[in-house]
Amino acid sequence: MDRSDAPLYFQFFNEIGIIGQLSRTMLEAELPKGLLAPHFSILNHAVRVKDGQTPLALAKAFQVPKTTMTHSLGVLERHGLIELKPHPKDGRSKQVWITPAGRSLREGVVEATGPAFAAFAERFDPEVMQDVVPKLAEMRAFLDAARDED
Amino acid sequence: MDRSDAPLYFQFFNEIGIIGQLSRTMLEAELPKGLLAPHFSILNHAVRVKDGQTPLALAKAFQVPKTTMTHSLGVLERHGLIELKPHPKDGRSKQVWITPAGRSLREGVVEATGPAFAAFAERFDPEVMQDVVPKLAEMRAFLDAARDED
DNA sequence: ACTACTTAGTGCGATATTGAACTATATGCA
DNA sequence: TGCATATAGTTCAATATCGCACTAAGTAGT
Repeated sequence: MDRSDAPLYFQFFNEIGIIGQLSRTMLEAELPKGLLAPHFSILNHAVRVKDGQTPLALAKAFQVPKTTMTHSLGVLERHGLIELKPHPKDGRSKQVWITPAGRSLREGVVEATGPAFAAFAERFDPEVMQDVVPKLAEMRAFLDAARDED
Repeated sequence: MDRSDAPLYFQFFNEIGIIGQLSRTMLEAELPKGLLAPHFSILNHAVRVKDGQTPLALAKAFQVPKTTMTHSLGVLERHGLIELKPHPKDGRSKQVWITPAGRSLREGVVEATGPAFAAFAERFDPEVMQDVVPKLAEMRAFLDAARDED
């Protein structure tokens, strides 16, 4: 890396951080009281990616410590949005299943955030995203792998 | 936005969130105990962008509530890394100045994170970044503006 | 089967984040 | 000037995050 390129890389992580912060705040504006972005992400993951995951798998998927996941799952369970069942194959583990209430809440939030998404999509068309998103995915994969090496 | 494009936009914010999380964790691995990423960001901002800013300006720059900034500045001040002085023009306000200790700590962290940055730069060369970063900056600006409209 | 090691999840304490309410100061306007 | 309103920052309480230490359960080598 040439010395003069450093600010570019620095700005990259800076922009990433701010976009993350902004989108998080925008999402939370649409969530019912008592729920924050990480809670919603878990519900969303259950619907979009895979239901019945273990807490540890979720912690890895979201890159948070497992203690944080324990806490978040507790909140969702108290709200009746997920169910924690014993894992059928592993006595140490559990499975996280979304409840009908969880599904319905998630659906409502998706609808509520629709206009904001649409406005963003109007300004940045799919061609731009098709260019940028795969690169971000590569970068994410690279950083993820670098972390595992320690 | 065509219905089929939605996942692309969704994935964008997802990747952003995970990269943010990963880079934050990697940075914090190089910070002395008691300091976290937001603290470092403030020191870095003072060196790279502008010293002597008001707490509110910093809160806006980092997109956090001002109460969060009050807290973070308190931590930095207790560590002797910044100084809070009364604002010369506005009796309600303050100015945040980095101390020599703050500068030196920031310098050390920049050096410590050098190798990780270099590895990233080796994998993703400046051409890619020059393509991606301005787009991210535009998106950040768009989201920032959308937020102000409320 | 026994033992050593690994893995999944939890309890707890320290710190971070944030909204609501508050104080002090500044500004706009009659 | 005087008063209403706006702004900068803090305090406080509720919740989130996370490292450390722990328990329970699985796994591998003997």
